[in-house]
Amino acid sequence: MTSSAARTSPRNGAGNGKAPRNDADEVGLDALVGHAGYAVRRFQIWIFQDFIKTLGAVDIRPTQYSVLTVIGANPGLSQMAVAKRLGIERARLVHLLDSLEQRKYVKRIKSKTDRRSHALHLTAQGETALARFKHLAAEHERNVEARIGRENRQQLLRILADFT
Amino acid sequence: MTSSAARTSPRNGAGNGKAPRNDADEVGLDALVGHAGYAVRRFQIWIFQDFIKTLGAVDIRPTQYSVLTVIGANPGLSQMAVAKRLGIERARLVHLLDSLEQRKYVKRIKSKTDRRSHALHLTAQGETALARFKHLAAEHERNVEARIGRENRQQLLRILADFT
DNA sequence: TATTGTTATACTCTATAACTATA
DNA sequence: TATAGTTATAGAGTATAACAATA
Repeated sequence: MTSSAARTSPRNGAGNGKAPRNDADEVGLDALVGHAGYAVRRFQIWIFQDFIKTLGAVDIRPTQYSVLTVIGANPGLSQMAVAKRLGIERARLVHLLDSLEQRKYVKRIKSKTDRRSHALHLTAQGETALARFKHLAAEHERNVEARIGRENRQQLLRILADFT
Repeated sequence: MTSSAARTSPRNGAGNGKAPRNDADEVGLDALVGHAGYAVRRFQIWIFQDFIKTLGAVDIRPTQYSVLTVIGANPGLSQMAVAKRLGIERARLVHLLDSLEQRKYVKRIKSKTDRRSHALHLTAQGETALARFKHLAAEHERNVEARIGRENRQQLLRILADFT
């Protein structure tokens, strides 16, 4: 929400001497403009908030969605493999899976070949639900497109392709 | 760190029937590829980690840097104004400023005009330190450029300009 | 009444370490 | 000895609510 605030007067610091206004809408950022990290962080906040809102009716957050998607595309995966792939701590994945298993979207099945590990699968209910989630996620993606433009979204995906 | 893992074989799920390999480097993402939010999140993690590492010697994190930069460019700002501008909760800014004040980078000066509020200023030491931080931040920015390319970084800044 | 700074609480996420059962 | 899953703890970060002083 914060990042969608009006952004009309880009800057005012640096060159104008002193005693700046105490008005939030007139605050200059200076060196922050030109920092990729700052822009990316603000955008990431916006995009996650839109995702959470768009999938609010089904109560699915970005990380939960990514876990379901990866399991759906790679049934039988171990917890370690999912954690590694998504860059999630395995300790945290335990709790994420506890929740998804409680909601009957995911099953942990004891592996026959390595009795330490679990093979992860979607339940039938999980498959159905994921289809709906994907539909809503596509709607979210259209929101992104509406916010930054079709061309810009394409370029963004291209630029960041090898971070996925 | 996780996001810099080898990314050679893009996918393998969806079309190949069943019983996929249990090997983390071969896990397909499917629907996750094509989600701007996922790419942006992974990139943001990488970029923040590089920032933290590059400014590790001076022990300054991205949020601390943004607070110092905004105060440096707009001396006399109130806490509310800084919080609003950076999208930080004012409750959280209190603790951030406590830490920066303890380290002698920032002063809280009672406002004469509105005795509820504090006018924020860098100390002389804060000014000197910030100059060094900016130098290191520029080094970080060059790391970003090296990672995604000069052209791509420019485009990214252009695309996300109105989120800053 | 509303706002500024503050304190406090709760929940999410990240980072570790340690434990167990297996390998 | 190393690894998979689990449990626990501590630190950021976010979201709220409430309070005192002041407007």
